[in-house]
Amino acid sequence: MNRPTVHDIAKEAGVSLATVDRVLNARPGVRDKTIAKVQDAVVRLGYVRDTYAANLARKRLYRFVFVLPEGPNQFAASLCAALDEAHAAQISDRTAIEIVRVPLRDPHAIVRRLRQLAVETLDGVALMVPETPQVRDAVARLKAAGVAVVALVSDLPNSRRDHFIGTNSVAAGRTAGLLMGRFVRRPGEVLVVSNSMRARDSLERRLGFDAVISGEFAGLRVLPSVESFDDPARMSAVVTEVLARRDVVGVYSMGSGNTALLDALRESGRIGDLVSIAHELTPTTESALREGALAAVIAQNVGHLARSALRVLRALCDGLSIYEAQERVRIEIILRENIS
Amino acid sequence: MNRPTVHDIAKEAGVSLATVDRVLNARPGVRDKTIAKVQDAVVRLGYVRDTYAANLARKRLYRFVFVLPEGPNQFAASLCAALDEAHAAQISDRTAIEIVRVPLRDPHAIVRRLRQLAVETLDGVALMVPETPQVRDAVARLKAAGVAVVALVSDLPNSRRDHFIGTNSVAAGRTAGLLMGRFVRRPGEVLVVSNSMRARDSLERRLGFDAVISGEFAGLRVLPSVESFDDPARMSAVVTEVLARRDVVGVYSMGSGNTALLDALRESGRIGDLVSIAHELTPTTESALREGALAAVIAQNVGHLARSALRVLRALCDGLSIYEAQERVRIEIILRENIS
DNA sequence: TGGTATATGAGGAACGTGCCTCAAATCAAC
DNA sequence: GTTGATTTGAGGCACGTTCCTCATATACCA
Repeated sequence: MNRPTVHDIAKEAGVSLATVDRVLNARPGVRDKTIAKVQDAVVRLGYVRDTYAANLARKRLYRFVFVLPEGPNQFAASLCAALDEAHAAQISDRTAIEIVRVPLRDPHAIVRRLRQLAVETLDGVALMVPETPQVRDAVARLKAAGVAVVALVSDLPNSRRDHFIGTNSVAAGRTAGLLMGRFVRRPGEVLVVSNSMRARDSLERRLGFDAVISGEFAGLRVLPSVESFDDPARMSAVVTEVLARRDVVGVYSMGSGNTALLDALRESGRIGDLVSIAHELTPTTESALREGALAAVIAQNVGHLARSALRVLRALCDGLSIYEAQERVRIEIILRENIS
Repeated sequence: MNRPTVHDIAKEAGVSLATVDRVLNARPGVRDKTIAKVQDAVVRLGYVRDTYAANLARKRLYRFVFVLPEGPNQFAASLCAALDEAHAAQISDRTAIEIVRVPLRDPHAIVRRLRQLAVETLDGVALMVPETPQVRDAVARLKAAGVAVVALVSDLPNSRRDHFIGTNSVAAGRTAGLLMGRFVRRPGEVLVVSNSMRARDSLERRLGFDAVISGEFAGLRVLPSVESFDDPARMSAVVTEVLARRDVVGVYSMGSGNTALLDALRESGRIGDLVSIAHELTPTTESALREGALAAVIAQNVGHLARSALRVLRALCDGLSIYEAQERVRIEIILRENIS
């Protein structure tokens, strides 16, 4: 038996095609009793709208905007590349993508840019920005205009976003903590570096990391987080100083800025006996893994993030349910031997 | 500018729609010169066929068969479930799936079952079976009948299969080896168990595992593989004996049969001080991870395998190029903290 | 040059859906 | 029972493609 079509529904419900169409597309001018008849037939026959045929008929075009951090952010760059690739590969998907880069450090600039988006000509937005009250307002404005909104990589839990695509930062931090505890071979201190602890992600990763280390690895002491504020010189100075004065056995890098960190570690000559763990697979961290400068990388797959965001945005636009199993982004552990 | 259609191609090439159609679908009755004109226009305009519209017009139905191991194989069971789920979620995809279970231990039965497949009513086959000469012949027969064939989980490199969907077993073994070496805290011996070393996967995993351990972890000695042949009693007896007589610090389970192995380990009372690593995330291994009986699981995502197989089979049927980045199955490392 | 085989053009129906119009049927209120 | 509004039906065109048929144009060979 083939999939039922609108024609089958019309026959089953004893109404005309036009009425079925009115009901399915929630157009006015149908009595409640008739609506019920049609919906009944839909359920009985297990009708599922053929989205492709529907999109063909209505010449649908999904117009999405991705808002990503600007600046020398390797992770954002690879996310961009993944987005382009996913877009090119799904050429038949009637989707137009625009990528907007914003300065992460300047919440007002972000919001200004978000306000410039022409909501009338927009179906969905994916946001990778820190949560601030202004961003929450901007999200509310987008939602009010009927635009689908997903948070990407870093969640906006208190906003009206429809969906979050990314990993649980606390769990990622716990995973890093467990690896650190098992990899390190003698008691000592763990240096934790981050761009800025104002970022929710860093806070949550630290939380998870500390919980596992203090709960299960009594021999390790986690030092207060060192912030680099995207300044390589600062990173270098602080790391060198801490390594000289404390008994460091492990380094946990929670944010970007790994190039500067790794340079500092190499200069210290301590690479061999330190266990270093960082986040996100980029050219820098990948070569550090191969070289042995990093013991592990905790990552999320950018290709998956990109494809997931596109699929979820489309599903939201169509009012379809989201296939959770496929959209769950996993916390990946990358070692030298399983780099993609 | 919108995507070009066949009409645009016809106009650009200065021919009729019918001729464009004949060229695009490789139908006879077109002069070489005209073919070239059309193909030229295709390139110039960057035409890409709208697969959905094409499938709609030709009422296409993809008919696929998945050949999976029968018996109490938890991995195969979860792969089945993932397949059902992927299929249900992609309801609009005009795909009919049949799952055939075969006894892995009996190559002749496998081939007999493969011969029964009605190739005329078949578009693609995904095979998760060991490579034997008979299987190779069966693959050749399928290919000769114009059926797309992909190897699933375990490759058939010397057959005519179109594609392999799964991970590199040597790299998976290397990953296990690296984890084992870094997790174990004192010199000693590593017990390796497997269903049967005749399986290519087990051989390759062992190869990778040994290479890393002997190359980088001088304090560890890997014992000869113990085979269980799917017999829980045998597994229990052998493991108990080895644990009693040797100085085992780690256990590496290369195949299925983890339930019996874990029971034996629990009975030995050595769970706490052994580092155990197994393959594939199943209810058994997942609860062992949570409980601490397994330190790590090396896995491939069954959902990804299922979706990938479906996408690749469809692409092969349509003669489309395959989106390698999306289809690459990663070697996942699962610890207690990043289970799904 | 005529005859024949081959190439090409023109057009239409179909796939499942959306969206439109116009007429007909039904309903509620008077 | 008439009026007027609301609901429903019938049908058509469109989307981009496939796959027909039939008529015409072109090339090739004798």
